Amino acid sequence: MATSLLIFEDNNQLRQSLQALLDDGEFFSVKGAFEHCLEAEKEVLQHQPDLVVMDIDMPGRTGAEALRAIKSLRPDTRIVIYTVFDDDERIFECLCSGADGYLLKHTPPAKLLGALQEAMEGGSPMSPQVAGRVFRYFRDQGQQQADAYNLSAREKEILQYLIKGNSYKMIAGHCFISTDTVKKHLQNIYIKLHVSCGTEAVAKALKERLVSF
Amino acid sequence: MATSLLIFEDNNQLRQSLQALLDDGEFFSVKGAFEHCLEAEKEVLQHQPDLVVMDIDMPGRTGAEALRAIKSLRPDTRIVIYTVFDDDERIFECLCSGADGYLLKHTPPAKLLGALQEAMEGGSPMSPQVAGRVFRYFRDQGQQQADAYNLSAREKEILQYLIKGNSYKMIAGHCFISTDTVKKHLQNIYIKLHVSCGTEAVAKALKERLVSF
DNA sequence: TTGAAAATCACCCGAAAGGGGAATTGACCG
DNA sequence: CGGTCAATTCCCCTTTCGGGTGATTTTCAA
Repeated sequence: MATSLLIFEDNNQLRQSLQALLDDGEFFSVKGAFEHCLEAEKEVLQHQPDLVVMDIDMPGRTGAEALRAIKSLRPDTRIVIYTVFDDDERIFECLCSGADGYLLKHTPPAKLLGALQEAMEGGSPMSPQVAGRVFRYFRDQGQQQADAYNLSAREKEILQYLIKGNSYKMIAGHCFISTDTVKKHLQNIYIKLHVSCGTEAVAKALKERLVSF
Repeated sequence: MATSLLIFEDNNQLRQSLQALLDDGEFFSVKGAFEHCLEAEKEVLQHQPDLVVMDIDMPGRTGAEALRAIKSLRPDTRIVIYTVFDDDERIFECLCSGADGYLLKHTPPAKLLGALQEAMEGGSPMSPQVAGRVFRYFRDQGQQQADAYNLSAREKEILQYLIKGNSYKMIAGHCFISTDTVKKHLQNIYIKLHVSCGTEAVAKALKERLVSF
């Protein structure tokens, strides 16, 4: 059974190329190709596609808006963004809106086909450049100043164990020190983090990403 | 000029296969292949590789730890994770630690080679399954599905207070109920979340975004 | 209307958490 | 060399946490 799909792409030439490429009669069957997504909901309900290939920048309504509309109508519809834009703002908007893939338009046809198949198998294809943005996002979140609170290496280690749900006694076992020492370290940690108890410390550490998850 | 690389992989057979595959004398030149990453810093300084292929689960020291160590020594070294693990925790730990790619071990050889080349061209190759986790992470940012654990409205409210660092007594004051009732609610919450204490519950709630930050 | 959750409160009790103070060791620094 | 600081241990002590048991009321859907 071929994957039924809809295309939303405002560039006429590209839309027709896409349609020709994807309507191969074997893996994919193009049920419709539109130059705007103003009536995306109607078209999705009418054709009940398995997959939607969506440009972002289209007249009247952005692909991200249509994406959200389609996902709230038929959450299981797979939606892959296909665009020239690789800026953080557009990427993260689409990711947060529930896109299942994000491919750049310079993707060669063979890879495009492979990527769309991966999308149908539950994977989330992403162009390496786009993935790079995502990696950078996490890296920048992760390695911000954990030293802002001046925690020593030992204190960070003990905080890490606390976050895993360990009791004083368990932490002591892991670190091969006495529970009193653990308690003293945690007292110092609480002072440095300006909190008053373990749960608050865990919350603060996770919120501000003082430790890796 | 071939890309010089180091391999860290504890499975002997796989390490040798990788070495044979990657040491093609054309695009890649394997400068070393090690079964643990205990001395990763030394080996990286000695060989000055362009690229490191790193397993996660290795005896003595995880790949994520070595990753951080290498990145702080030579930030421009490209590091691609190569592992069987596709759980959120490991993926996000590596992403936050500055990985430049995350490939699963079932990646076919041809794709592996392509992915490593992409990594050297500034891209960040990611297996579609891994990308799926990342997409899900972003999607869940916007709409939180707190009902996964079947918490009642009151329980969510009390969990929220706990995360703010409130004691049983303080929560009781906020909610105008007795501390015994607070305790009962928290007991039920712990059972539902499959945790055994407050800190663990806070950690789980924040990690899985059961509550708003 | 009846029954199942949810929410509420109470009591007992042991374990854990956390505050305060005091002291030792070792490393690093000027 | 002495001073500082992180790491460590131990003591005191009180409060809080959390398990267990049992009970009442409220709410909501079948």
